[in-house]
Amino acid sequence: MGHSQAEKVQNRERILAEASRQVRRDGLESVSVGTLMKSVGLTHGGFYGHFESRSALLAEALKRALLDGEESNASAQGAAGPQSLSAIARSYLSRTHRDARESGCAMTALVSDVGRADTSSREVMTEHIERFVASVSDALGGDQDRALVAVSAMVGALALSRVITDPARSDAFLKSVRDHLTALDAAS
Amino acid sequence: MGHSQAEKVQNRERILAEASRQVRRDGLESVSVGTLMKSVGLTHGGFYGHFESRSALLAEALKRALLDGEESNASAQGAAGPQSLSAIARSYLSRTHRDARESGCAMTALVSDVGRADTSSREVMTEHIERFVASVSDALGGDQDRALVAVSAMVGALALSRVITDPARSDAFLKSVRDHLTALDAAS
DNA sequence: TGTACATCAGTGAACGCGCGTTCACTGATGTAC
DNA sequence: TGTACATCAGTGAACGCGCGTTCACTGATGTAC
Repeated sequence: MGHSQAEKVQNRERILAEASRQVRRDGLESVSVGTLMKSVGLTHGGFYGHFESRSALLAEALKRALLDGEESNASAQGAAGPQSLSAIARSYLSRTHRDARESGCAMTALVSDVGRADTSSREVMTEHIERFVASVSDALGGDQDRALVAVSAMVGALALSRVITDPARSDAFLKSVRDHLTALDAAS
Repeated sequence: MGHSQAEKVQNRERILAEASRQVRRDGLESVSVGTLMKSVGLTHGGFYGHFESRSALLAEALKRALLDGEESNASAQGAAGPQSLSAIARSYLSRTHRDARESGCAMTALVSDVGRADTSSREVMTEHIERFVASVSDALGGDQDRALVAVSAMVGALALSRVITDPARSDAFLKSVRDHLTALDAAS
C-alpha cells in the first residue's frame, strides 16, 4: 500500500488498456470488474477509485477499443498518411489480424454486440465506421458507393473468417475479398 | 397444473422458438432461464424438464436461430428453388431485415459472438455460412470467389447498418451493396 | 364406460455462487512548517 | 533539510442481488382393470 498520484494515473491507463483488449476478445458483457483488476495486478475494491461503475468503464472501454483498433490498423501499414485500398485490405484482411481479436479492429470484433446496444454506444462506433469509410473513399478517389461496399466486405469477411472453423477456408474468405479490393484499386 | 404430454412437446417448441428470437435480439449470453420461461408463460422450474442446462439450451437455440433465419430469408423471396443474386440481396439487405434482428439472419446477428465462442458453436455457424455461400455461388454461375465477396459484403453491410445511428446513412450502406450486387448479377 | 391409481409437466420456495458495489482500514506519499 | 500530519490509492471483508439449479409438491393426464 501507499501509492503515488503518478501511479494512479498509470493504473487507470493500464485498466483501460486491458479492458480495451478484453472487450475485443470476450465481448462487452463478458468483462468483469474482478477479473479485469486481477489481470492488471490490483484488487477489485480499487476499481471504484478509477471508474464510477462497471457500465461507465464499459462505455470508456468501447471508445478505447475503437481507438486502439484504428491505431493498430494504421500502424500495421507503414507510416501515416493516405493509404491505397490494397494496402488497407492487405493488413485488414490478414491472418494476423484475424487471429488477434484483442488487438485488432473493434468495429469487427464488436459489430453484433453494438448493433444491439444503446444509442450512445452505437453513436460511438458510428463515428469510427465513418472514419473508416472516409479513408477507403479517399483511396478510391472519393467514390462513396464503392467505399461502402469495400468497408462492408472487409468487416464481413474478417468477422466471418473468425467463425469458419477450417483455417484454409477461413483464409479463402480473406483472400477473395483482398483480391477483389486490390482489383478495384487498380481500376480506379 | 396437470399438463398433457402433447402440451409438453408444444412447450418445448415454444421455449426453443422464443430462445431463437431472444438470442438474435439480445445475444447468446443475454438469454436468462427466468426471463425466457416467463416470456412463454411458464415458471423457471419447469425449464429443466425440457433442457439439461442453460448452456445446452443455448447450443440448441443457436442452431435453431440459424435455421429460422435461413428459412425467413428464403420465404422472404417468393417460393423455393434457386434465387438470383439480386433477389437475395434485395431481401437480405432490406430495411425490414435490418429492423427485425430477432426474426432475421442469425449469422449476421451473432457473427461477433460466435467468432469468440467455442469450436462447436463455430462449426454450427460455419455450416450455415457455407450453405449461404453455395446459394450465392449458384446464383453467380458457380463463381466461388465472387460468392465469398458477395456474402462478406452482405453480412458486413447488414451488421453495420444496425450500428449506424442515422437511418438515412444506414439505408445508404444497404443500398450501395444491394446495387453493387445487382450489377454483379446482371454481368454474370 | 367407469373407477382407482400411477405418472409426470409444471410450480414456486430454497440454495449456492458469482459479481457489482461499499466501506473501514492501511501505510506510503505529499505537504506544511 | 527534517519532522509531523493529512491525504488518498489500494486492500479485502462484507453485503445484496440476480441467476442457474434443485426439489418437494400439486393436480390433471393417462392407463390398467
